[in-house]
Amino acid sequence: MAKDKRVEQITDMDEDFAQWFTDVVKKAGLIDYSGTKGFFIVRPYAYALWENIQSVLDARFKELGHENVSMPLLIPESLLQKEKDHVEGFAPEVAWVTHGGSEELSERLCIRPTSETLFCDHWSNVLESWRDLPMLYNQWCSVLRWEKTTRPFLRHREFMWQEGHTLHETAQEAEAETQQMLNVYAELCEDYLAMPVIKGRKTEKEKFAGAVATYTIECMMHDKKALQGGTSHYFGDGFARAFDIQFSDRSNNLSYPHQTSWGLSTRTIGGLIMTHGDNNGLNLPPRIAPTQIIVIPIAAHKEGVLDKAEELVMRLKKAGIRVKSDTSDQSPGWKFAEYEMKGVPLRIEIGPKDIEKGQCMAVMRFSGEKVPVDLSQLEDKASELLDVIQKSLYQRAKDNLTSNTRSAKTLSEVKAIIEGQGGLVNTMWCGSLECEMKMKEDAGVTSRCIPFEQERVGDVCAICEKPSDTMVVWGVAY
RNA sequence: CGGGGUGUGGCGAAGUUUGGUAUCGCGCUUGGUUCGGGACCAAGAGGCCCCGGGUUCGAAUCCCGGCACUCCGACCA
Repeated sequence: MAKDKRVEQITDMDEDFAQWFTDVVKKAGLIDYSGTKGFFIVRPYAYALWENIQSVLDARFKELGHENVSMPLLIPESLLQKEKDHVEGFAPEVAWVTHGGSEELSERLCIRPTSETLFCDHWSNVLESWRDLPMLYNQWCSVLRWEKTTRPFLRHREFMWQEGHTLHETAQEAEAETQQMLNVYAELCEDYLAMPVIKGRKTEKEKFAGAVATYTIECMMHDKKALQGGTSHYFGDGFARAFDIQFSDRSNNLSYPHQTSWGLSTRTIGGLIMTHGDNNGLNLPPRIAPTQIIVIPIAAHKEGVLDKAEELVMRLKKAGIRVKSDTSDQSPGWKFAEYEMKGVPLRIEIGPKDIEKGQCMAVMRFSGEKVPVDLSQLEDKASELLDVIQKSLYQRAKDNLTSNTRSAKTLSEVKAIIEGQGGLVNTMWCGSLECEMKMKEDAGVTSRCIPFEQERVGDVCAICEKPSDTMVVWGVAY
């Protein structure tokens, strides 16, 4: 089985998960380091993954009525200052432009860490009537945050993402938008990336700077740590008031619109790697894989092999499958290892013996399982296997999430679980910041979210023992 | 931002203690043989030894100062 045949350059994930991650990212050709800390080169294979994520999301955004726009890269300091919580949240990590050529600027400009302030400023100029609402905008761009600790995909100083920003006539409508977009992220994760999620609301402590409410999807990585997959924020009319965005409403009064924003970044690719990867490298779900099938000719110099391989590629392409062949003169074994490292979900081997029998061999990346496929059923069988792989990866990740999510009644139980098995822990919680801080201090976990799917795992707060009917999920997060 | 580790052809390392001609393996190029789990033979190409200062007749090696990577904390998406 694949598990035994480790690629020697990849560190064993059970020995050192962080090093494993770095090795995979480099060896699979996803990332290269640049000369500046925290700025990474996203290589073609990783960019292709991002493009697939983009196309899924972009299509959904547009179906739901959103339009793409482009906002400036720079934000004048005065603009950033307008919403108090927002500045305080981001000020420690913004980078500033102070000079244009050799001249010092009269007002310094920050490189956007996120674009709320830019959208708000723009809207304050263009919004007039309730007939202009809703405004449903999205931007694909990169943003910059001066992080202290950086890691490929998980924490870049500059990272690519999309940020959706919307304005609505009513609070209800804005709330609904926030939920709707969270569901779009959840669909991306579950249906395409095969990553099961926990949907929920962030606590006051963990919510976005300036938001009334932040909703999140939380995923579990192979090392049982949590990763936030995407967030969706409801702003109420706080920003609108700070930026003086007003419109004439249906009864001809001046009103403040209600606002949302939501974002998902290339960090999700980090999640994808850490959810499905193994000691042989990446392991991509078919629906998001840049290459779904790699065709490998065996004994390619033998009469008819290359032609046959090419024929298979053409047939699969015609069937709508993203397929490539490798006809280089590397040995077959080398190619097997190479494409396993790159996580190509399905490999098809075609050699003289297969041709004789009118078949090919299909090998599934996630299990190493080999199945002979009759050439007459190639397209159907290939699609079927890709489907099986997609579902299996999801199921395996789901099992990991389920079996590593536990319930606890007291803080010391949480501590014992985290120190023992790790993973996520559900407890009741009174809602106070003090208890949240104490949990962090004593058990080393932060609140991941207040899941929408609540469960009564006790009657009192696990920390202060006051009566409580809210369940929170705790964990160690990336 | 604190603590540890690392930086030598594309990759992985030896050499640094004790200063004296730049080494090895993989990869790469060319030719040939191979081909069902990282093949083999032969010939080649490729290096501001992370950067900047200093000491010295001479620095990959010693001293000072940076930078980057990495792990562990703190902080943050």
